[in-house]
Amino acid sequence: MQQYISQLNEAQREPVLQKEGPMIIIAGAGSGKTRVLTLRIAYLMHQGVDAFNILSLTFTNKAAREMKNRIADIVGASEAKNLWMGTFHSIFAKILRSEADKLGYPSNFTIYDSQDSLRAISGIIKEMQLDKDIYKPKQILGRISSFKNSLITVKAYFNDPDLQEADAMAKRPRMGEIYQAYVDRCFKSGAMDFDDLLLKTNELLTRFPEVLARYQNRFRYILVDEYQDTNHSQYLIVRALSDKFQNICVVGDDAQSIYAFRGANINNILNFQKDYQGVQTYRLEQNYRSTRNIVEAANTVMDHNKTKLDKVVWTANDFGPKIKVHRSLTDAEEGRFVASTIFEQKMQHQLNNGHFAILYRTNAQSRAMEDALRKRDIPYRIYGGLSFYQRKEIKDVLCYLRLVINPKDEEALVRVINYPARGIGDTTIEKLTVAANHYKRSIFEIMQNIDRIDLKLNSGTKQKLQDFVTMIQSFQVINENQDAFYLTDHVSKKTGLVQELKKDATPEGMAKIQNIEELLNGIKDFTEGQKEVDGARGSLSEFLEDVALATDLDKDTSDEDRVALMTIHLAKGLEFPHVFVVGMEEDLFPSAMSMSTRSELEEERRLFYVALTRAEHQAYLTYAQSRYRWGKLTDSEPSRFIEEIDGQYLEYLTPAETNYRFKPMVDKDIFGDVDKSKLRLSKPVSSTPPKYITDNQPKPEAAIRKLKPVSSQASSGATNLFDNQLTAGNIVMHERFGRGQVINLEGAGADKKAEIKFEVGGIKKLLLRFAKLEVIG
DNA sequence: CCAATACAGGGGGCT
DNA sequence: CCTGTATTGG
Repeated sequence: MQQYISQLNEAQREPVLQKEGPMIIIAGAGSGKTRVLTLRIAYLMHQGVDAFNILSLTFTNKAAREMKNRIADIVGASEAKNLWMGTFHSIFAKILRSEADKLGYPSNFTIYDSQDSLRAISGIIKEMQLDKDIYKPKQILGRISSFKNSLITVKAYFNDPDLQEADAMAKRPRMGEIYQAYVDRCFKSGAMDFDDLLLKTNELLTRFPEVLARYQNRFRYILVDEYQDTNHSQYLIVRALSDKFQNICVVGDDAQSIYAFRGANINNILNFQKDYQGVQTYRLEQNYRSTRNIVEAANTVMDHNKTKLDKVVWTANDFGPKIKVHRSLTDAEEGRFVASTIFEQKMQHQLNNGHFAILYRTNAQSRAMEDALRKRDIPYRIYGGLSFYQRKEIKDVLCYLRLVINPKDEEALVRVINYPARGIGDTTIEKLTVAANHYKRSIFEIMQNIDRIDLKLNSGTKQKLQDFVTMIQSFQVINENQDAFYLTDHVSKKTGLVQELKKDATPEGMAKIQNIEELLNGIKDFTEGQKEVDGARGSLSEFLEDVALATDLDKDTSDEDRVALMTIHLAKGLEFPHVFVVGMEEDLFPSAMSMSTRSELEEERRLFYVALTRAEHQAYLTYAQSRYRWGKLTDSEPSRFIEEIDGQYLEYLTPAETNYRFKPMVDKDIFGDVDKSKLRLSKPVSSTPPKYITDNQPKPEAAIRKLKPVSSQASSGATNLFDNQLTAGNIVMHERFGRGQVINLEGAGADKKAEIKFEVGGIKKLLLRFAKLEVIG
């Protein structure tokens, strides 16, 4: 333990050593906050705190998983096992499931994603016969979401004349009714949306003091990462839970608050000192990630914001190359610049694709980048956008599965009841919905009793409805006897989904079938992992919950070497040696929608700060003079953010448009001052010793590991002990299965599996990610 | 009453 | 460009 702590600098060490009481860590970009959080938890456990009593809330599940792995390395896997770590949403979804009956929900409640919510709202607006141009579903949903995040229930809404007045002014006097109808509809469907997971947790903790007391006593030590991006609802949960013991440690950086648009309240971090008695404040200001050029340039950007905490980020790193600014004529050309620069840099400096990231403001910008990268044969991976699970064909399968778990789930039902087409059209669904509302039952229940209700349906339609019910019920039987993989395979065939897709012989159609196969693989992995964790069969409902709350980042597809493409929002917390921030244009970044108020513009600026500080060595800012937006070519001006950077940190490439493509983008010796060891070249081309890497520096591998956490090339101190050390022939000891011998290894990274022959129980395939193995020979 | 095709309108970041 | 709605044909 001591050896880990001694590797910290003083500012990092203090918060690790403070065991009790409220504390806030203001952590600048790249200052090693994850390290501090990790060690703080490990040290708590080292001092005898039971893992059971620690709650750690992170921003992504991936971050939680990585931290847990690191902690396991320090204190041991069996100790770390009981830690509660995860996002607000996933942790409280778990708690809500076990307490659901108190709130009148079934414990198998569905979690609606924003697509489901939007469809529900659209349906309500249609049923109420309102004009969807005035009652725009997206805006309505956004408003309901902000109500929920501020704990304004329907009742509270109708008790607040100001709110109603505001909606009346916006020509939406029936807002409250829609809110009511939406809440009713979700409740009737046994469903919670994302905001409900927090809202209902608050309801649980306020309405049931004994429940609150139970969780207060359980979570004696609470840690919250990315505190600047918590909303009011999350804030109240944290306050309530930490109220008894006051052992609350929050970490954040006001300069990186980028989620105000979805209700994050920057005041939560700005006012923390007022909220608790005797708050200790710590500041991590030394940046270990980026060159001095980048750190100082980013600081000059933030100087333009008025609202901020007093903090100076500095670094002892080398100056490094200047930030390169590039202009092109069109977005396509911008893409070509990026692709050819990556190509040349890879050649000249023997870099991997994984050293590069392309960050943009909006997902739509990825297309031009993709085209260019494809032409250069540069492998890439897009993060975010339409996530895998949101794709139509996948969501269709998932909705059938959701119905199996919770037949009341109305959004799932209306989505798949007539897909593939089985002759149940809008009119029939309309009749069913009316009946469901009348009898205050779910549509599925109406369908089950279709013979007892006169809905003026003709007998053919009735039969079709009954067939559908019978089909779902047969799936439910299978679900009781088989694992999720078998069921999903069965469902995709029996419903005719796969058949329907096979009709489409286009490449897109083929891709859809492949996607379903990928889903099946994912479920297979999951069920095996679950078997490993619980000793139970892989439960479908847990899989669905994982899926509903998964981020695209959470999915470790492979450890292939690829350029990363993602929005800046998604890049928060990540780092890359080379970063391209593309589309640096007015109206795009800053976004046209956020230039009306100062605070919105400041948020955009913080977003730019986040983008810049992702870069370890080289940042590029690129913009196009015109680009295709909404199918039309539109002119644009360079972003004001470029000008806001002090000129001394910039190098304008401004090449002659005609031939820039054929020239090297950058001078050969531009990287002369770069410490090659920090780039983690696979084959070092330079023998320059690492000048500025000292003992308390985070290891440079961290950068790569963040992208590919279980990279097979991880060096000493690898996060996953077994990933690298296990070979065929090893004798291993397993917690439950006992002694066994490794027969074979397959897969890589997160999917790496070992085939092990156990003395008792025979041959099993275990995902190394989950398996608790000890190598004994 | 449902399915297939033509056409118009709208498009931000995410759990 | 993609989705949601109007139209027309079965």
